[in-house]
Amino acid sequence: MKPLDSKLKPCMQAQDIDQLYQICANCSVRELCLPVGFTPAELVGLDKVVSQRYTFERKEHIYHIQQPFAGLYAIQSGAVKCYRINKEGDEEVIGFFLPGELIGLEAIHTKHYESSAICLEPTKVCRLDYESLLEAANKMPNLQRQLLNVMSQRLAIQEEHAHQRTAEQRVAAFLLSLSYRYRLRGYSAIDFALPMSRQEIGNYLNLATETISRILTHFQQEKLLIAKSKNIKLLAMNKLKQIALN
Amino acid sequence: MKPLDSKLKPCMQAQDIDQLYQICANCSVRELCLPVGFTPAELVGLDKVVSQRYTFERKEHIYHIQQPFAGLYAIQSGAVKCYRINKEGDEEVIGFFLPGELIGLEAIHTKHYESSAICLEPTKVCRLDYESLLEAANKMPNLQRQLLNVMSQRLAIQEEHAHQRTAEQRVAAFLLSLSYRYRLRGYSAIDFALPMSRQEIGNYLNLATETISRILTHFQQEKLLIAKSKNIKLLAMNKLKQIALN
DNA sequence: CGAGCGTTTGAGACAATTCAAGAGATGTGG
DNA sequence: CCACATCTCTTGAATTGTCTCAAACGCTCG
Repeated sequence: MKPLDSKLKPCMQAQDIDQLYQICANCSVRELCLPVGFTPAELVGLDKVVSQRYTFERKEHIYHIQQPFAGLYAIQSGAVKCYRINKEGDEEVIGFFLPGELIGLEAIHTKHYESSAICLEPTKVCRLDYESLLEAANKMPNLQRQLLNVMSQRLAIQEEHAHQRTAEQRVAAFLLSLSYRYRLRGYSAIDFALPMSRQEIGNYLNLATETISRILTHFQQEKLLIAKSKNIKLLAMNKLKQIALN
Repeated sequence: MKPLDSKLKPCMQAQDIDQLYQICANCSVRELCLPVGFTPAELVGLDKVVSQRYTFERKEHIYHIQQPFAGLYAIQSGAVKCYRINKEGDEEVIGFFLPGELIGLEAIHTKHYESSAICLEPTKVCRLDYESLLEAANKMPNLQRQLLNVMSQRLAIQEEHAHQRTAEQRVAAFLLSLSYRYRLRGYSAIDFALPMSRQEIGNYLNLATETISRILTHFQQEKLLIAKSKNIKLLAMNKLKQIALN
């Protein structure tokens, strides 16, 4: 583990702060992010919520655990891992996040981040100041609704995740979740590159690295997919779905 | 399993619908529920959100999975289990809920309940019509804030839950969670009665009934607690905390 | 008081982990 | 741009934790 920066100033690792407001209306992931189904007028209002856009390199942190809550971050491009280190020194991965997804939701009630967010590849994010977001949500019922929808969905995903039992089930569900999310973003649902290591997948699914490796090998033997290092090609989505749902 | 009622009308099993509005101001779990920290005037406004109060007997359902979303339910007294039956016919317990807690949050984005809610003992609930709640939240920033806080907290709890590895860790964390929640409600934190069976605890923690039993026996041998049928007496909370955090 | 369900306990089976070693990538400095 | 050092990934073997199956025990409630 890289030592954590002791100063608790958020986003200090941003390389490049865009000087120009890039309004949400022009954002490529608008229809996956909060502003889903908004009118052009509303989109202009939403821009006031976007406090700042930041660009990060691979392995840079967006925020560290326990830093004071500086707002939610909407991922615009790239990929992010939220994680924490437990008492035994092992990494626990809370989740992997793709463009259009919101991170920092768990910090709303405690006012400090509950995990650290690190970029798995070069990544752009929009910081949404929480107070501005609440104000905007008051004026724009659609925004309020959408924010609650996002949180409700995250909750449902977590509850699903909690009840996956076998290792094969978890790995299959994980791959299908990524596949689905890539498809929504206009990428191939059957052929994609994992932005994370086997180790990180294991830390997300509560499985040993070796187990992830073995299961991918096994799926490959069963002709369900081809896994060539980080590249995944799904050959039998239906069979994987069957495994995922048990 | 009791066969499900095929009609999808919500709350049809309510035994007794209170005729009088019981305003939130007089509710015994007010400070645990949404109206935390509200002024008397705000509490009157909040009452308009409470569409109806319902009383249920043990084993009655508040709602069934896939029924159309009829709002959130705030538990006023009693205890509720949210669960679903998976493909293999096994029960998966999403959570146990105590007075002051909100259920139905996962239905916000899908507009139908994602699990069934059954009462573990005689239970009173308040139904919060979602549209009225959103309207009220627009007028009362505190309410909006509080609702988001509740969802944020639920998310954090779920993420915690997802990373508990060993069976002992899970059972210890489960008992401590109950203990903490009872304490908040004015009951003893060290001496309480479980409202659910070993089987249901297992279905919540993804462990076999036998494992729950064995671990309780083991904790008892280690003098960490006394488990006499459903009655639990915690003798060494600190050691349990150590086990829970691993 | 007996029936039936929930709980406890034991023994064997099995899934996933740990430990260990080797193969394959990746990145860095010369 | 290559060579070496360093990660990451894969594979095997032994170990461990939890589950399954089976039987006995003990509440609870009619």
